This record gives sequence, C-alpha cells and structure tokens, in this order.
Amino acid sequence: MPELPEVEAVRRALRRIVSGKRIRRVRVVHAIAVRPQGAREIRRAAGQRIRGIERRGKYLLLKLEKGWLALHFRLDGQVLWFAGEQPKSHACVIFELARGSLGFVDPRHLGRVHYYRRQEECAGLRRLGMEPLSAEFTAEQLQAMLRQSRRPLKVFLMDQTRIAGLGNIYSSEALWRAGLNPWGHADEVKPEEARRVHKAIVEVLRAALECCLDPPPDFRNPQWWFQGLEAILGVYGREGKPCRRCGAIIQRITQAGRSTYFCPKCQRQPGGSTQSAKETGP
DNA sequence: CCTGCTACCTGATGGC
DNA sequence: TGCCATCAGGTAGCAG
Repeated sequence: MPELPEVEAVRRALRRIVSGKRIRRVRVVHAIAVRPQGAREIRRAAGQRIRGIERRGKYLLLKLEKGWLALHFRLDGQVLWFAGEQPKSHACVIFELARGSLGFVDPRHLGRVHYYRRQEECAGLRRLGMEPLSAEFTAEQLQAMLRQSRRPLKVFLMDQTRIAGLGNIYSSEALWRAGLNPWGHADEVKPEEARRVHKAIVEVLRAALECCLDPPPDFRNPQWWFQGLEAILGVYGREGKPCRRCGAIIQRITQAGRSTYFCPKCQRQPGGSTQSAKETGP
C-alpha cells in the first residue's frame, strides 16, 4: 500500500530501532518473498551490521557493511518489530538482531526482499526517475519530462521512471490539487500548468509525510497502519461525493487498470489556460 | 524507443 | 449462509 510518504515515515522510525545493529540471522519463511533471488542470496545479510537506512522511490534500503537489503512493499507489505526472541506472526522474512527481530510481512506475497552487493545491481532501482522531494525536482524539470510523453497525466505521474514515489492515491490527489483532468495529455501541459502540477505534487507529498510522522509508525503492533490520511485527501475514494472545491460529483474512472478519482468540473483539460501556443507562437 | 496489457497473490466486500 | 464478482495505495515482463 505505501507510496513515498509512507515509506519515508517507515524509514525515519525504523532508523532509530535498527541503525548500528548487527543482523545475527536471516530466516526466509516464505521463499516467494525473495524471488527470484532465493534464500541463499538474502542470507548474505547475516553477520553484517546495519550502517544506515535509506529510501529511493518506494524502496526501503538497509545499508549493510558489504551490501544492501532492498525492501519493496508493493500493495500490502509492511515491516514489524518483534521485541521478544520469537516472532510469532506470519512474517515472510525475519532478520534477527540482538534484542529483537525485524519482520517483513506480506500476506498477499507481492512484496519483495532482495540483497545486492551494490545498489546498481537492482534493476528496479536503476530505472527510477527523480525524487519529487529533492532539490533536483523543479517545475522546469517536470515541464521538460511532460513534453516527452503523450500519455494521460495520471498515467504519467504514476510512471516511476519519471518521478519516483507517486502511486495511485497521490497521483490522483496531485491532479485534483492542480485542477487538471487526468485524461489530459502530458505533452499538452502549458508551463503555467506544469508549475501548478509541480507545486501540487510537492505539497501533497509533504502534507502526507507530516501526517505519517504524527503519530509515528508503531512496528510493534501488527494491526498498525497510518491513520488519519483521509484528512489530507481531496478526491481519492470520494466517488459520488461532492468535490470539496466546487461541489460537483466526484467520478471514478479506470486508467491503466487502476482507479482514478477526479472532479469533472474543476479539473480542466491542459492547454486551455491563458493564451495557447498557436495564438502566440509563430 | 514508446505504450498498453497481463500476471503475480490473497483477503475483504457487496450483491444475489 | 454460500457463492461469485470485483476491488485493492504496484511492478515486471512481454507484445505490438
């Protein structure tokens, strides 16, 4: 389920628990979680100290002495902390530390845990585009990327090779905040609209992250998940309800096999803003 | 290169 | 209650 803000909040909270600790043993309970590598590869993490914990897109990365553990939660994955010696829960992979165990849990078995000697060995990581909360991500950069694609805006925002970390929820939300129609084509977005999308992305991610940090993740509670995120959502999950901005009825449509929520009234097709290129251009 | 579609998994939910 | 269809905050792999 997690997108960038959720993974970032997990990173910050987990850092305090596992940084500097040595991984004494690795137990692969469900081999599917480490496919296609296999348990042997993941067990290379055993004996190594956790030097740091980073995030790239939706990947959580544990920096070890001689390599990296890359965790991807896909739809339903999460991490849990077992303070006792015996993690009783249905974890797929368990990393035993000195005073507890870190469990990678995913009942749906779509999430993955991988081990790499170098980050570049991870194909998924290599493909990732810009970090939307980094200084590198500017309105100008976004505009340049938009120009290169004819895909619908919602699909463009979900493309991890352009912007890393936006998922189904925050891409819907960003377009609602920017007032742009999800069917609009990326390459028709005007500079002024690109600035709005850029601002919307940054703001929705910041707001979500703040929400995810307070209260912080509770890895000891197997039922735990981020609460109160609805408070920052403008459209997601609001099919049939009035738009919080203009009162029109929110619609749910399918794009690239995923649900998109949007307001048909106040989310306009791109390109229609002030003067069009045809009117002012050569 | 770009784009779109499907497979991958399991559990929750709602209609009949 | 049972059964079936649909949906779920994601990505890799493949075909065109």
